[in-house]
Amino acid sequence: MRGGKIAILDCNNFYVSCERLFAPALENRPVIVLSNNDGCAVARSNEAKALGITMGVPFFKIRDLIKKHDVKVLSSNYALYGDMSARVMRTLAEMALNLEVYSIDEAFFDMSGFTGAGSIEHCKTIKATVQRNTGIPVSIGIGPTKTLAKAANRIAKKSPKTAGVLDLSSPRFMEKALAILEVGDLWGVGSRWAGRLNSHGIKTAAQLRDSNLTWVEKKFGTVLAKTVLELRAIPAIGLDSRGKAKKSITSSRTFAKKTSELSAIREAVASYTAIAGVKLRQQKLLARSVAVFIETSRFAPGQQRYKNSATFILPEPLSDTGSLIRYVLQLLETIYRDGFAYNKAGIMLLDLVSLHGQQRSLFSDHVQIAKNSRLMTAIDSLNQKMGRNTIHFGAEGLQSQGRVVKDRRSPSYTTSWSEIPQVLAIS
DNA sequence: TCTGGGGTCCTAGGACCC
DNA sequence: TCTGGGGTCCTAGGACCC
Repeated sequence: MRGGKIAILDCNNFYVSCERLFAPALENRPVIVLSNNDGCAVARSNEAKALGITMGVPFFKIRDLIKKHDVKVLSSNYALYGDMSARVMRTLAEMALNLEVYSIDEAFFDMSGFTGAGSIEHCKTIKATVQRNTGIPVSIGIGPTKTLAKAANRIAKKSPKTAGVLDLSSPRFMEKALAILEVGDLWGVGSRWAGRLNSHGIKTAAQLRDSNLTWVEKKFGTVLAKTVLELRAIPAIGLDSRGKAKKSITSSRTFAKKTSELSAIREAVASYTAIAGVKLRQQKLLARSVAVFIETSRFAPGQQRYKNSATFILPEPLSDTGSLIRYVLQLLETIYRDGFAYNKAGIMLLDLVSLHGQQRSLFSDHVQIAKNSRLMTAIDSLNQKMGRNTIHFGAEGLQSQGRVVKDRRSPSYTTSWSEIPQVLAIS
């Protein structure tokens, strides 16, 4: 399908923009948002990027820089970001065809009905409407393929001339853009491949596009070969992946404090299982296998490293947290070794299948399954109404909320009744 | 006892994305 | 001292089967 036209909308510095909505004092100054346990910088305002703060840099390495430039530092508030994301996507859905939400802050959509100046105009309207309705600034890139739309978006974000919207459909613009774009800035080319491509003299997007397809496929595999095709305006990554079901659900955390206690790890993985179980049921899925993994720190030179995982194929597809926890805890016993300072654990729900059209095993206990299902529905709805973790399984322990430290978290303005800003009226 | 080739499934690891 | 979390896809190698 040549001659397509695809756009991608991407929220600018999304987490920082969300925080700024409720704290205008954060405007026009460097701001960063940290990962769980305040470990790394996962979002930066333009001012913070200008200071050289890179994506994913550990917080302790930029302490001095932060002090010197008075950078505002926030813990992540995923409830806020998830809620704002939903608002952006709802607004976009009213104006865009074949919307494909790609991540918390990005979505592709179909622009094949628009030509020339019409596409720019339509996307400028979208940009203004999203900004007005949600307060979130966005950029939009347009191109014949997803990869080229992403490239357009990349340039739109950086170049003030574009005013946040760039259409690379015309060959003249395209040639100019690909000649200046570095391969490492392309969607699908990470730092490893960028380095290898550079060593072969391929530095720009245009050079990658014009390289030998067979050679690329042999040296780098089918994934990068698709990128080459997309750069040649030949769609190789479909738009129509809407509503595709998840294949796995993971829940894992780095601990605030290292531990070698089996009991602490049991509580941790039990609570991760509960978190993943909620997602599983929300998506009307069942898991056919479960996995658990534990590991010691990657960054502890000299210390004995241990990491291991185990997978178990369930006797039948499951979604109730109680049963999942039982299997996970049994699995944990098989990989736990005494005497290691563990800093991370996690569980995965795998081989997910749709709840509908599932055949029950001849031997399964239908009465028990129906009971579990009613119980989980009741727990899920209570937790949704009264706040997460109102009711939880005994195996999760009492501190499942306390293991992750977020000292700098903003209030959950949009999702938690108890944290709504209070206004005191004095007459 | 010797032996080939092909298929499938699983796992681990590596690359990428946000 | 302090280094996130949640995904996808591909590939290579081993086990196993016929």
